[in-house]
Amino acid sequence: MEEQQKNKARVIFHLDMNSFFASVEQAYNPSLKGKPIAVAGNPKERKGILVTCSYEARAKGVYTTMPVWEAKRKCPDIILLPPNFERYRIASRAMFDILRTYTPLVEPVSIDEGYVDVTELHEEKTAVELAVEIQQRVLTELDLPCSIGIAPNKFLAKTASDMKKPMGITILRKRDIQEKLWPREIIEMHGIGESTAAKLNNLGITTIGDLAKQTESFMKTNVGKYGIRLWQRANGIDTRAVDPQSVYDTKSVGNSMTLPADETEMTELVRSLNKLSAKVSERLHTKQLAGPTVSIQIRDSDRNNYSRSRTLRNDVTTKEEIFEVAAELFRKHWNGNPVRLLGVTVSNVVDRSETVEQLSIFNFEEHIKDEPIMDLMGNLTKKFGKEVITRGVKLKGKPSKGSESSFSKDFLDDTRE
DNA sequence: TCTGGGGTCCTAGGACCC
DNA sequence: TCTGGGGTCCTAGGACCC
Repeated sequence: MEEQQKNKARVIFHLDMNSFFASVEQAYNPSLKGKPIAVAGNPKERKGILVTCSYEARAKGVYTTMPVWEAKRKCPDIILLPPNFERYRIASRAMFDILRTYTPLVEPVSIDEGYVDVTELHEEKTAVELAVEIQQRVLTELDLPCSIGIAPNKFLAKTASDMKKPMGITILRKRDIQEKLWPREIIEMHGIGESTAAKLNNLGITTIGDLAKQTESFMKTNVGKYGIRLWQRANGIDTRAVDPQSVYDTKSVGNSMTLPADETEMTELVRSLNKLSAKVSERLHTKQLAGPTVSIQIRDSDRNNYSRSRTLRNDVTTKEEIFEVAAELFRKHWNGNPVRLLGVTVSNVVDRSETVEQLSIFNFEEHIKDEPIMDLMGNLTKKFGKEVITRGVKLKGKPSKGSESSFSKDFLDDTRE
């Protein structure tokens, strides 16, 4: 009986919001629908890039991560918007809440995508009917488009959701991989970037099918442990479970910034480290986390990166503690080249108290009070109003000004898309 | 006039311990 | 005379993802 349970084929959904930030802006302001728009980090600052762009912009050759100046050249009528992270967080939460009305087996991966294990769920409906229903609910309740991949494991579900955008529903069964997965270029594969693609190309592997047809030991020898995993994925093997807890399991908290100009003045650089340390400290406090390891990241004017770290005997949280180590590391290890970017990170973090969830909900309530954004989607006001009443807990002390959401992981408090 | 900022995981070598 | 071997922690760097 149990054995049977174990061997039962799983049904995993991967839901991926389509050009999420841009779609949220269009939902909020429908006059933007049908127009080429993009959300850009900060259009005023140097080195600004597009965080997301609408399909209308993509049609003009604009893509995510493109520098702002280039996007303007390609598409002169592009509408550039500053990011409104609160809006995205609220929309994200609403989306995940819709998923959780079906099952608790929901694993957020980033602000705009997640896995759902629906194995036990589609007894009455087929998996496709269920996917259609979820997609329609996200569209009608939130005014946001998404794509859903349906497969027996995470890797294939992720791959499937990517195959049809926007508003796609794609099934990728094990028996489909030869036809649908193997012809694709190796660089298309999730988990393979430029570097590994180049390495595999040198080995004569150019498609996912080429990879799948290698022997396991060949991959182990030439690519290492990671090679085996890639080989398994290419053959449709992936036993990772959908883990709703993983989102609460933060390992590190860091902030970094590209400086207004390449900098050589020690006093200026130390000032920046101080600012970054304060930000990290504030976020650690909001999340009730602390960790023993402080590291700094330096990118110089030639874009060379290096990092230095130090592990202390005790966990740190205050900006003074963090700054002291960061400044020491910087003074000791800076090679003197002009600095383009600085970062400060605290890692190996652990929970400091049991109040993480409550604290963050308190912050959430703050947002609802002072943001008119709830007009965006009428349902959300009720939804989150109710949420706060049923789950909110009175806390002593002032909530931090920061904008953390109830997820510990950072993708709900920053720029990731 | 180039290429952000938030993360995770992995590897390799050295220190140290038993 | 020849210098084991395994485990763990730490640091630095690289690859990848959204």
